[in-house]
Amino acid sequence: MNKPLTPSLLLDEQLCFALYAASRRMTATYRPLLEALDLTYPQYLVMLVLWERDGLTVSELGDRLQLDSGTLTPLLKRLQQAGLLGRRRRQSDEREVEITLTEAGDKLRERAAEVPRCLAEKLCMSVDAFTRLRDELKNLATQLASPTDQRE
Amino acid sequence: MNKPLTPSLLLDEQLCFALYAASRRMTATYRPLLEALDLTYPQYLVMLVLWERDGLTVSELGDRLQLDSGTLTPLLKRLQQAGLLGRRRRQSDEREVEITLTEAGDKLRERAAEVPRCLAEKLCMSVDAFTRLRDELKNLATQLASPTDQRE
DNA sequence: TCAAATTTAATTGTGCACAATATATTTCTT
DNA sequence: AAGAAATATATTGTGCACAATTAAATTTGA
Repeated sequence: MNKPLTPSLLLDEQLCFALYAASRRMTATYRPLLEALDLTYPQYLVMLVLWERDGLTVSELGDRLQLDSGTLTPLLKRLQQAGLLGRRRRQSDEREVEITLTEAGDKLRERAAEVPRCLAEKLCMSVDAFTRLRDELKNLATQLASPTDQRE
Repeated sequence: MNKPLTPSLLLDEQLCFALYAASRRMTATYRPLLEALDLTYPQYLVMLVLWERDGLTVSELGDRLQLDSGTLTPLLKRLQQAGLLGRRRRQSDEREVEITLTEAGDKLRERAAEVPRCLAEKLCMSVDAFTRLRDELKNLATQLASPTDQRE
């Protein structure tokens, strides 16, 4: 038994690499499913948020997905171009940009319902294992949250 | 108890988002540590591989990290520019490009030894929990490996 | 033997991530 | 009410990821 009390530099022992590789592999698994909806994976995440609650601002979307305007602004412009959402300044506060689904954007939800179903098949995990792993990852992310961005 | 026998479209229930968010958070945690070494996170991964075994080709590196030449070629050129490695065609097979550490690249390993140590602190996980999560992620990645890229 | 198929990197193009900065709007302070 | 500080989004620039294509070297197989 060689437990790494001394943290090692071996790639295969790194949690970070297992996480990075699994995340990219997961995205790659979604890719063909999302291609059918003409969405990239981050675009799909934005749509998930909007399907839950429409009319959010860019920063509210950013809070939810942990992405900043540098990522979201061009992504949202592409979704607008695709006719899935609209962007307009709020009249109550002209600094904010409110994102609202178009009818096409709303309707896409039905076709998207297939996606988690297809993925569940590929995963071959029990609901419990799924839930446990997901929640462990959430805890990990919380643990790694930088002291400068505590939840208020 | 509302177990999602019907896979849901709620962001917080997605394994994929927990994975994606945790992976980005992990990279963000490495960032300040690697900045001190003048490395990005993917560059650090390449260095980990080379510190284990020098003189690999671009595709051998790619096999290890699951990255293709479209990602690796420019990344390796930047590491070469930084003086950490050399790239040259193999004379035994001129198609292959062999990557070898420079003395500076080899020496960086000592300073890099701090990195996993610093991270272990932030994680506050038992060795067992660490190992278990890492191996679960490896299994997940294997499970998601597309049928077209089976291990031979 | 030599043309076709295969293999290896590099190149091109798109779309994230994210830091740093800019711009516009609103709120705070006096 | 005027200027300063704070807030929200957009812009710019760098570096991945990854698909698709290209180019060059090697292997293959009639």
